[in-house]
Amino acid sequence: MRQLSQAKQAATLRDVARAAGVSYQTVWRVVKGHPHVAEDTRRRVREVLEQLDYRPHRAAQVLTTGRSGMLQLVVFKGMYGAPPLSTLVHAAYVHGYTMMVTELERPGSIEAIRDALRESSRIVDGMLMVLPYPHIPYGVLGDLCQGRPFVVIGTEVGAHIPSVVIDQAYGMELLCHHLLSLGHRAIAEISGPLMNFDARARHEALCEQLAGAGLSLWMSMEGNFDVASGYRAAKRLLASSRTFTALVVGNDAMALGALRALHEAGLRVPEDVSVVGFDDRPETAYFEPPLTTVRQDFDALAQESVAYLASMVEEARVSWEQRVLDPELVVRQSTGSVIAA
Amino acid sequence: MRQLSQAKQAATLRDVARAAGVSYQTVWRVVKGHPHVAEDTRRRVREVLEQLDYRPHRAAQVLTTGRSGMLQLVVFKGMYGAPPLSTLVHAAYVHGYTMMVTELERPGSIEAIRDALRESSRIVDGMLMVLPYPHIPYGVLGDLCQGRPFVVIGTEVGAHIPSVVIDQAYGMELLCHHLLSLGHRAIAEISGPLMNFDARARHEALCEQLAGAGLSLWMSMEGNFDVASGYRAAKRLLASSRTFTALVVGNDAMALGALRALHEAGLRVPEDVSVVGFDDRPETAYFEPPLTTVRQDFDALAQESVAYLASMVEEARVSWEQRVLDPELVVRQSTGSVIAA
DNA sequence: CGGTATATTGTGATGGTTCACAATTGCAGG
DNA sequence: CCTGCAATTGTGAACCATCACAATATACCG
Repeated sequence: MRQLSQAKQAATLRDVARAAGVSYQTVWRVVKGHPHVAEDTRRRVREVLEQLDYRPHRAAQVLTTGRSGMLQLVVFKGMYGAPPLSTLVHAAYVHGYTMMVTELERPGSIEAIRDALRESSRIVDGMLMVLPYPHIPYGVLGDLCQGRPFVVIGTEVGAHIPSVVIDQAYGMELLCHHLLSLGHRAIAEISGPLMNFDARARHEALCEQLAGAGLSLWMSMEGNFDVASGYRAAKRLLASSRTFTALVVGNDAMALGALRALHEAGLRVPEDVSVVGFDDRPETAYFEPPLTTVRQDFDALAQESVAYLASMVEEARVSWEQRVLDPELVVRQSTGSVIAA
Repeated sequence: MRQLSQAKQAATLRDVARAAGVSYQTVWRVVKGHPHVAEDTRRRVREVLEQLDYRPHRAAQVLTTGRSGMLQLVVFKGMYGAPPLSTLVHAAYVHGYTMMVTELERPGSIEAIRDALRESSRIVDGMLMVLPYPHIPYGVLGDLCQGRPFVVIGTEVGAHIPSVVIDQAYGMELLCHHLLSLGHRAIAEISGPLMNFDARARHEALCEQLAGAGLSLWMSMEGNFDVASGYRAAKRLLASSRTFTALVVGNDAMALGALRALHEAGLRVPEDVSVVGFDDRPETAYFEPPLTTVRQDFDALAQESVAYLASMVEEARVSWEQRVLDPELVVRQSTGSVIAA
């Protein structure tokens, strides 16, 4: 334990001005690179600036300009289905913003969101919210944000709010075509938590697609998107029925758990049962076997949503629309044709 | 595309004061819950406060109080070995802070860090930096931070800066005891990038432990902590030698890739070769087979580092020390005894 | 009823940057 | 030598919460 040098009081525009023998306004012009400053004055001020290591006080800048260059990301702990934080943070960085991340406790009460927004009041230029659960009525969002720009991700297709979503139903359609064309007729499911928009959309699309082919779900279990829940659900599934030939899992993590359970039960993938997931995280290509899945382009989602939010901030055009991205089927080795029974 | 209601100008203390027919000072006292306000005045002000939905302007508060309740997290894109962002963000939340995340491009120049800190100048109470590579001399960190509190994670044991680290050498020691006691003598390695502090510490500890047992590394490959690199490294390893009985992999992700390569080569784990990883992410218990690994307690690391930083901020005691956490061996099914040759 | 103590309310200044505008200087033309 | 114009430099006020202190109003004492 040792003492470090105490924080030296940071220099202000006026400190620099005094040291350089000019007015703060002149210093300001030098800092901002504005014209109408004599060349040698500029040089002198630059020196002092350097010497005193002047850095503008962001809070003061925010106070006067009303712009902070910060976006606030509001997410709930343990909720999946959205891009990784780092992807969102990076997207903000690319657009010239810094991301302030507020991670609230799980349930997601309106109160919690209100507090989070109050806390950041007027120090962020806009809000990006991950709202994958229908806990928050869309109507209150505008009020909560007090007219400041916001974009929601992870919500449902058709939501009447500024949002960017991935069309889960379309992804499931691709998946079902794939499975049906391989001859699968007995299809089981481990869904994500059905309160979750994406999980529900996938589940409903699956039912719909099967119905369209004159089929219905062999059996369905509800997981919570965690690996462990996928494992448990698959165990339960196997305990009651082994006659399905394909297993549709709500995301890749649960699919990993399910694969493990299938292996433990002595079933081979894809010979005995085909397994598919959702997301296409980098690891899924290395599962045993490599997983056929529906790729969510989280990079694009992050880029789109931040770009949208940035445009609302910069053009001060408060208007809404929903941007929909299409997922993509990635066929690997966890799916195969049904061997004639 | 539809128009939303324009942002109504947010109310200030003075707006509320005017509307309630009192001075801004009185309003302030009500907001802060200070005494010396007549009960009915207080009630009236409360009403107006509610009605105008007053929210303090954080920038102004920061300007006057010098405290923002924000911490800045500085990380480099694509660098592993630190807690997930969400864990760090949550730790900050628990300690009453909001995390501003700055994710810089990969190389990590001093300039980039300088800009990042300049950008947030005086609007964050402290900085948490993930510096797993020796690109930044410790000496300049203090200057960069201008005496403001900072804590570094992901750096090396023994670094003379405020930091929290996990003792990788100790983790490797546990692992080696385990492998040696199972009878392994021919041990190969897929290390992380050796520029990375943790990767290097693990690698060196492995060499040292083996040397202590009169052995040396059968062969070593350098990966980059990505799944794909683990796969490639294992492929190369297998191409040149199949006589090792244990494979020590620099992290779990690469271990997944390695497992895949081993399976493709027809080798069984752990019968033909034992595999171990580092990290113990939630998925590793569901690998094929479940992976023996060295658990990094990232939650504890996040908690410790934020707690440390918070204490520096709150007690204004600028002193340094290094806190070292111990990892833990988690034995699963990817390791077994060597069958007599 | 003057005078002190207390409760209540208000004024002024501060923090650091930004912006509109005012003041100064230098120099050419008349 | 003075006016006109541009280039340069400076002043004042604004943003909004905070804090120290000043100014009232009310209560209580002798």
